[in-house]
Amino acid sequence: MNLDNVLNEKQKEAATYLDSHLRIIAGAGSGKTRVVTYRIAYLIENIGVNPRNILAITFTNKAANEMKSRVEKLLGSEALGATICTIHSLCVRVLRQHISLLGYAHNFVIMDEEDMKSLLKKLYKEHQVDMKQFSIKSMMNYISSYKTAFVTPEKAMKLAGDFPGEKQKALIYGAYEHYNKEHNMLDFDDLLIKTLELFRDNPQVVKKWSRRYQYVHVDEFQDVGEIEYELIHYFAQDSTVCVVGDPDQTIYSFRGSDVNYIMNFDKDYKNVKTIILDQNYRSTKNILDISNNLIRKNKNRLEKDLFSNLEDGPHIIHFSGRSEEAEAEFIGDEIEQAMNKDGNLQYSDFAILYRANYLSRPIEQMMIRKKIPYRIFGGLKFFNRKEVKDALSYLRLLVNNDDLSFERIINVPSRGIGAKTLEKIQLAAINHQLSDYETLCFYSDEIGLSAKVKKSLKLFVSALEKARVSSKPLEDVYDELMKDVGYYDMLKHDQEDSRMDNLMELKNSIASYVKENPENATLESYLQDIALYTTQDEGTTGDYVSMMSIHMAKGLEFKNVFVAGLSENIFPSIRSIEEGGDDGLEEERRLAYVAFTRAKQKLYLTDSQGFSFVSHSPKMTSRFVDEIGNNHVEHVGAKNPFKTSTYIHTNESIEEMIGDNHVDEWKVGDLVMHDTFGKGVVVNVHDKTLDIAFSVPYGLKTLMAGHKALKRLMN
DNA sequence: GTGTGGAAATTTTTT
DNA sequence: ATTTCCACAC
Repeated sequence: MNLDNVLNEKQKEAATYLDSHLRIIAGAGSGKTRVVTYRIAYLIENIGVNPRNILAITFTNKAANEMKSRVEKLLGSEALGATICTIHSLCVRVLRQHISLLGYAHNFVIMDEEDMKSLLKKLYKEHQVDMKQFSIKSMMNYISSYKTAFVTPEKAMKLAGDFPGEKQKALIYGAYEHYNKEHNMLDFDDLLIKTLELFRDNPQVVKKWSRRYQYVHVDEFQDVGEIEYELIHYFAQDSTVCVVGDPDQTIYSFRGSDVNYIMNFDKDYKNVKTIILDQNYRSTKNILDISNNLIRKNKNRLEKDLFSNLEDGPHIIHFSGRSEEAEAEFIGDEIEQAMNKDGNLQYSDFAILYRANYLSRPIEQMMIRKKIPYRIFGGLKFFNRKEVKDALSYLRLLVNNDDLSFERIINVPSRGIGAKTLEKIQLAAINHQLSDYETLCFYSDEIGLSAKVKKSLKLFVSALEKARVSSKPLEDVYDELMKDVGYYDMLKHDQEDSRMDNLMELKNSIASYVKENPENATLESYLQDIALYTTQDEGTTGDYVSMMSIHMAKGLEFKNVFVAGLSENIFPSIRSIEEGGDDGLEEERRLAYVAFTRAKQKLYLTDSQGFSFVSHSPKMTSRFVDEIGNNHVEHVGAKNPFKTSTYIHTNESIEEMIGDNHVDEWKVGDLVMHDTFGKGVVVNVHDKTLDIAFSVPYGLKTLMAGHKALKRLMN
């Protein structure tokens, strides 16, 4: 393979350097993935490395698939022997082989977020914890952050001291861990933590894996956290390591990622060569300019400006709509117009990115109305669909006699089992020290059920037992089970055709899994595999507009990019600022930087006016729209009465913000500070009075314009 | 005890 | 869009 025509000098050096460990600091659009894929191809084709000995770790499934298909394009099926996956699925591979060393059974079940939620709900009830006291969400955060910091429930209890609330949280945490261990279940954090435990205590296992992987690559290295870092260290013990990352694109701090691991990489690994790629091949000069302007606002940062030899390109368009619908309408109109003007343009040249998945709703409605083909990535994932989760619960019940699954589907479809009957079964299960399902199988006579209930449960059990002993192909076992338990009939009766389609798609998924793994396809290995499979990548070929969160868009590029929902408090997210202060804000800014640098040709920034129920205040254009500067930017659409250039800094004191105290002329949009009501925005100017919108609980007030309690804030 | 229909509430980001 | 809660019917 000759790399001369496909890579520049620096890229080529990065792809072929093998004398020591390698750190590549690569800016957005500098050909990062390109370098890694060519490096893998070079190792296999020019050096003669066995693909089996190559490992590439990515951060998301989407990135793994992208890299896999690119390597395959270069080398054909020869490349398939290389391990290219997320760190989570790598850990699943390890655990599948060795988890018995930790006292788990090989048929462990992986819990996703839904499962975690329903388990916590159950534990809340058991321990009589009020959901309003601490939300399930916050509990999930608590558990995950303690777990990943290696704080055991016992330690958490000590840390709680005499605070009853904290003690209760620690108690739930302990119950959660106990339950999982008891029931052979692992959550996402466990996948990494248990693998780490395994490695720490079993050098022979480490040897096995580190010998296999002689060339280790880690993409998005700026996003690794302590646990990932340590795991990589084990995997890479006997290998040449190549890490790639961009400190300006650190966007997973909420998950424990720490940019210092890439900064200090040369201190932990001896003999590290560093190559910096700062030429951007993706975006026009204008796009790069405004992105550089933005990221320069971050104080905690290594100076690094990207340059491009591409043309200036069109202006960046900022559109402000009167409503979310108007914002969506603008996006749709622009796509239609561009498509009409340029016959070579395809829908797949467009992407719509947003800060949070829920922001896709109004845009999706517009796309449907305008009949523009689109695809939403993330958010409503296939395997998270209600009916798919139900079906998987039936399968999990077969594999693991799993109580959570049992409770989920015991009355779906309805079998006349309500809360009371379930309680009876659970009580008997505790007495017999068995799972709910086993109790039902062996002791159905003791539970005290009515004849009618008993009969319908007998049907349920016999359907499952028939599936258990069936020797048919897995997809048929699934199909018959769903038919026998009456799930299909229920959907038919309710005329839920699209749900039925999803269940058929699931059957497809099982069938193709069996085809791909003819030797060892079991129900449990299938379930473990799909637990990590979150994107619906099957058959993604086609012409459609991509819609996804910015986090999902990392590493991708599109000709035309819309970044929607650019409202203060939404993006930057109020939560990030509240939780992380200035660091949180800087991470939001990096996220905006990632979003803007996805665009090759044309970048649109959109926001909308109205009232935000997230921040309980009128929506204002995001500060990020100001921070990109005014060169090459065109503002169109409705003029936002809540001026685009005013936002409330987090790092300035009130005194700094107070401006002229003796103002005669007020304008709609002026920001004010009131001694009692706090910050507000002028929405109407009358002769002597002003209508001012304050944040909750005060709301709209009419006040004397010249009153001393009222001060205008400086812009 | 269980089923049902309608109103109300809820949404950061990923594995 | 889905879940949760509640009142009321069977």
